[in-house]
Amino acid sequence: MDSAEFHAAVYHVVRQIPNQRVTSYGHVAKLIGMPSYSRHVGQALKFLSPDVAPPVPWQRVISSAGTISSRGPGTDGAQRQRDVLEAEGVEVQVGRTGEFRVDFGTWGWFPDPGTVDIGLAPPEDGADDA
DNA sequence: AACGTGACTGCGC
DNA sequence: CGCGCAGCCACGT
Repeated sequence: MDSAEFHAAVYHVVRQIPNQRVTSYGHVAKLIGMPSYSRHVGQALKFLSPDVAPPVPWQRVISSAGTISSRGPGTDGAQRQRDVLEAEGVEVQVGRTGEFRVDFGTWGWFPDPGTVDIGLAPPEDGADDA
């Protein structure tokens, strides 16, 4: 799978995250069959434009620790993400160090790989494409 | 080609 | 739970 397909798969999966549920970059990577590409899931979401259709609920993807990635000091990305999540009814708590946290026990969405449509042919081991 | 970077993870303390 | 460290992979310099 090339970069474009990877991005497409990521968006396809993220669009299936139910309302008021969140998952992690790493889990999205697992769902599309590339468990070591968690960082690239973040990259794919970064490339999103706000006017894509149908919309990609990027706000429902956070870190495996259940925290909203800060994107670096001086940026407001994490703050905006929290606002959108709370707007759809997800409870976001603020930790001592100011980081935003979502309780996976309540809001987490972690379906098994294979039970979610990734919009592409599943990765094949050594086999040539059909 | 080497080096640094990033919307990441898992593990140990 | 918070922090630091090593492993991870594609990309820009």
